[in-house]
Amino acid sequence: MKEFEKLSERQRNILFFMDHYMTEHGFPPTIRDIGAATGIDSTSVVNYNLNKLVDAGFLERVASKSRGLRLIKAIPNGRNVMVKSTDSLLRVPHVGTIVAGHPVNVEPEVDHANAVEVPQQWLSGVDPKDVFALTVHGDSMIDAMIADGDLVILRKTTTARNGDMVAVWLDERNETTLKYFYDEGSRIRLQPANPTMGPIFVDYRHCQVQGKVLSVMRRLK
Amino acid sequence: MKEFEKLSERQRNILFFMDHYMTEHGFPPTIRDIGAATGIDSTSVVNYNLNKLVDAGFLERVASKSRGLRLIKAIPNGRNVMVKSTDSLLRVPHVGTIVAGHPVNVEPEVDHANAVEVPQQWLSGVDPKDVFALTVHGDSMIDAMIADGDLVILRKTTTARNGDMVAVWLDERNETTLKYFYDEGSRIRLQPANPTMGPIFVDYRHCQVQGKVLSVMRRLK
DNA sequence: TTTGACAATGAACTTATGTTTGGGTTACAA
DNA sequence: TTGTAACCCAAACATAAGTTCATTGTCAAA
Repeated sequence: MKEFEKLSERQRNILFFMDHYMTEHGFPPTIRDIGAATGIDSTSVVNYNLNKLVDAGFLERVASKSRGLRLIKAIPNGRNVMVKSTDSLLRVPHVGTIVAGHPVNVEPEVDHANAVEVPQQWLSGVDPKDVFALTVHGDSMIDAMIADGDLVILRKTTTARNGDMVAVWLDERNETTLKYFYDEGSRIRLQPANPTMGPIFVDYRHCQVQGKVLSVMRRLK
Repeated sequence: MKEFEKLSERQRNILFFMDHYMTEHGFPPTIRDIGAATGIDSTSVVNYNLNKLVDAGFLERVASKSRGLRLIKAIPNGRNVMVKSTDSLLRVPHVGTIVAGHPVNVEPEVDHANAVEVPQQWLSGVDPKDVFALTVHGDSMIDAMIADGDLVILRKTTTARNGDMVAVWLDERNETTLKYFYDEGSRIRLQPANPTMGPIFVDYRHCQVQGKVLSVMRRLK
């Protein structure tokens, strides 16, 4: 990594030590820890080099917080534990399939065996408690750019904001569908994700939001 | 998890907050942080409960060190279980965007800063070394059921088997596209993922496979 | 040689943060 | 009642740990 080579030896040592210390302890070292490990006996020098590393994009610092350090770039031969531990996998219950003609059951029997692992970053910071997953069955969601077999991650909710992609139950049409949601006052506009297709309009009384779509994941064979 | 249920509500909240704070900041919270987040306004009470959590085997503490905390057990989260996993999450280099009219550069400068984290299960057992990610720009892949902003995970390859979804460079059309690949001997048939659309046929000499699509991930706002 | 940017120093300083103390409440058993 | 255990509280305390500053060394450009 070219960028890495441009750092001073001290700075590289600091990064190595950071990485090592994190794996060892689960939290970042102090300035004095770093100094002791890299042979720098002035905290200000460590501080100076830490700021250099921030400038170079290798670190993040939170001012005036003890151990307010974070590795944000992989380093050669590093274990990158920091980077990885910032993003945990979440086991999201897989509660079934979504098929046109059937409402989605959003109060599922908890079945941990049927769980999907999702990187937390794909949940947009939503409380994991409210998250569930569905597999789309059939081609009924094609106008939402969602194919047969796709996994849809949703947040359980009964309300939506304009622009959200939601799973809605349309009792007039007797189907569940995934569309972008727009409240136009007198009616709800449901816009397909595929821009070549037109919207449908429904009365809000016939439009029950079941969940907000957070992400869609498709696994090819 | 039975052990978890035996904890007091405060103690469970502390664990939830710890977990949340760690993912958010990359380092553990202070006693006062925990207190503020869980409605405990005495540091000694937080301290008391932290020690209880150590006894129960959920935490490790390092005495007299600031933020000397470490979660050592997965926490059930209502019906979701957090998995602190380092090896089932892979960092895949994100090498750019795929846009109609431009070939994909599959020999990228590896920049670990621009990496996406993907659960290993979504890589279908492919050697992680060969995996890279692209963001799709524009609506040119709509016939492949892939929308603007989608993240596509690919395996670097120049060959494909029938039925694979591949990224191909079509020099006659001067574009890169994602299609299902079928070698029909005399020609290559490229089938859009959207079953309502028809295939295109090209000579194999004008069809350069750049990668096989492993999965597609879409993150909604 | 002078200049200036960069790097290093160590001590003083400030504040962030863990620990202790002395005292409370509640529930329950003896 | 008394005692005890588990839990909770506020404030005082001690120290862990980040920041600042005046000064010095290094080295290349002017």
